[in-house]
Amino acid sequence: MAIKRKSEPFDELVYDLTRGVPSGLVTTYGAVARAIGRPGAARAVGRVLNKNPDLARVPCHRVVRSDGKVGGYVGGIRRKIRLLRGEGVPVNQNRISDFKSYLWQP
DNA sequence: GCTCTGACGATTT
DNA sequence: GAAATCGCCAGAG
Repeated sequence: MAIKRKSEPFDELVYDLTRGVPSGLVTTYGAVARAIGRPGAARAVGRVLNKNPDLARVPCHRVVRSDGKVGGYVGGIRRKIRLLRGEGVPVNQNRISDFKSYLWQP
């Protein structure tokens, strides 16, 4: 079975990408969408993360918008910001300072 | 198979 | 810089 691709649901790919984000860095929905081979599917990526079955398994709080805004989070945006700050990412009013410097690219 | 929704993106005003 | 508008993709009803 050397051939194996696209057999995995969109969700699995998104989770795997998000799982690869190191602590202290963040990525964007668009970057994830592009990494899985579906550029422009940023919306779909966000939808998948919202269905995230296990927050401890997938650090979805490290995924932010392309503008540097944190976006949203299950349980409250406030919670996401708190987590990011705890990892060393400076957040200002739902926005990340120099977020491009903390941006992690696959 | 169509319609609606959504943790988005980029552009324009 | 913020708000409004259009466009794109995937899942659920």
